[in-house]
Amino acid sequence: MSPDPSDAPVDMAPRAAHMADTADPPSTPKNTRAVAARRKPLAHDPTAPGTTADSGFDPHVPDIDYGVLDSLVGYAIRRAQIRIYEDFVASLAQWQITPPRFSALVIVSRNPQLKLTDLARILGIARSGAVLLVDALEEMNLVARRPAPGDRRAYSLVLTPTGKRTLAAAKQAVIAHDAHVASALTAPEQATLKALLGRLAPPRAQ
Amino acid sequence: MSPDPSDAPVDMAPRAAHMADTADPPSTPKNTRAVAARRKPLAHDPTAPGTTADSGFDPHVPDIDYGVLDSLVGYAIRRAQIRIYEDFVASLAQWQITPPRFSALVIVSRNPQLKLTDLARILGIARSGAVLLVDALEEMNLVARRPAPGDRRAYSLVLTPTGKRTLAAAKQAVIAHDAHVASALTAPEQATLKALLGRLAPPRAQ
DNA sequence: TATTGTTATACTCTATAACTATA
DNA sequence: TATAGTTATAGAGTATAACAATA
Repeated sequence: MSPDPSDAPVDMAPRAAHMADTADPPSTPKNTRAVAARRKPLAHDPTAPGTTADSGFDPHVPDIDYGVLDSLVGYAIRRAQIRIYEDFVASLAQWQITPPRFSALVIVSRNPQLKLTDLARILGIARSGAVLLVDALEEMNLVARRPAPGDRRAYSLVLTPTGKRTLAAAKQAVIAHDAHVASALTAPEQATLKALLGRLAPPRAQ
Repeated sequence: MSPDPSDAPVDMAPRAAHMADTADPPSTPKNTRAVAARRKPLAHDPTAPGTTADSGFDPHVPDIDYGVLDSLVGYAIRRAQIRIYEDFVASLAQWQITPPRFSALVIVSRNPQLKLTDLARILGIARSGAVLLVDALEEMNLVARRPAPGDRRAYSLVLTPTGKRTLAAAKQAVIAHDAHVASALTAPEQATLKALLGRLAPPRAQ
């Protein structure tokens, strides 16, 4: 259901008092017009006391008739995703890392010589979206654009030293988050769940 | 992962040549300043030939190392959701009905006397978001605001005749979509999947 | 005081289209 | 011609905050 393929909105924490160290050597954007004035990250602070969005999503409000929604596999996934998203965001709020940002950091860390176009295809977003995503990560000093060997049009994406440290910490938080999310299931049940999910939504027969 | 709690973006079809009949009696917004100039629905047409976004999301691109992502229950759900969302949007493009709009129509149809605040709580969104959602559905002539008996501040949401017919047709399309999405699973497997999903993300222990 | 609906504003994420530099 | 990155523009969806009308 939810495109969340994208993910949900919800702002996240400001903070960012961490990672203020090693000014990684600036990337070399010899590609196009001087990388001037890139967007600025977040703004609001959901962790501040008194915030309204207290995460309380009730997947099944009492006395409400959900009709056909209760019979759909797609809606069951949507419900689960809303809950998981809330917990994910809360877990990574202190680093201002959203689901797509986390995915991008992991992919970049594991795949050398990754180009923006590759990242877009892997994440299932448009190239222009990958540019904005990388802009944000670069401004947060987590990722850098390096000249791609053999192709002066492209960049090779790399994690900065700060990016590596931040990813290492965030990864632990995500692993803990995921363990909590699936804590009500046994290991075999978790394996079954992932296997069943992997068999959903086969390509359209046309 | 994806907040998709929200749902994904992706525009949908324009069309809407259908539903041009019975001008349901206008609702009676005696509440606040004259409902003037509500937003206008969609715009672009994804069904038009030549569109770039050809739905091709590959949940596992060859030769790419997904690292920790492959071990997360949350990412498995995200992958499934992206695929499902694409199929859902394609299935309902002709009516310009997105996941949240479909959910709202179903909830309104099954629960008389539903107020905007109720809808927001059920869908897990802010009240202001419910206003925008209902604005769009009202402009599409699918939903109407009626005076709420006993509370002059509130509205009771109802489907218009067009809304009832459109929902009936869209519901059949969604049921077919969901059947396709889960077509690779047996009935018992589908039941198992829904049961396991329902046990995910228990409330934070705090 | 609290609740309902609303508006103003802002932000994330995504998309299409057109453009530059390079292949 | 085709590809990589970019920019401009747009729109859905969501959020917080403040406000009027009503409870």
